[in-house]
Amino acid sequence: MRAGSFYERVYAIVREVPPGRVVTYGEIAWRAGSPLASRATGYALNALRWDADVPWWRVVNRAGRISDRPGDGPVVQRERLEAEGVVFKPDGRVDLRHYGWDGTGASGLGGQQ
DNA sequence: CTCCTGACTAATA
DNA sequence: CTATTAGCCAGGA
Repeated sequence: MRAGSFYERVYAIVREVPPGRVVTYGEIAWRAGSPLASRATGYALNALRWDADVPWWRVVNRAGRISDRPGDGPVVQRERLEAEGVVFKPDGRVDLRHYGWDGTGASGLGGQQ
């Protein structure tokens, strides 16, 4: 794609995430070309609308948890993911080992850091 | 132009 | 597990 901005890359990558799977900010940043630009990744998603043509709800932080987003976003995100078959743990986390895009949890997640 | 903030991550203590 | 530091990209003051 080579879009003009980091944003377009992030959006394109998120659109490639299949249903029932989740992806971390770091994974997106890594695929976008800057492994350390995870912060900009979150900023890009923050600029998205709730009805954007991008499955932003499949994007979670490295702990497999929904980030501290404003408004009622977290609730909507969890409901959408559960509707796609993603199961949340009692602590509100998802098993990236199983639901991760690469099945390994991006760059290698073992539960927490 | 510079400075600060932000849906983050990794390394270190 | 938590707390702190440094790094990335983009936008607003």
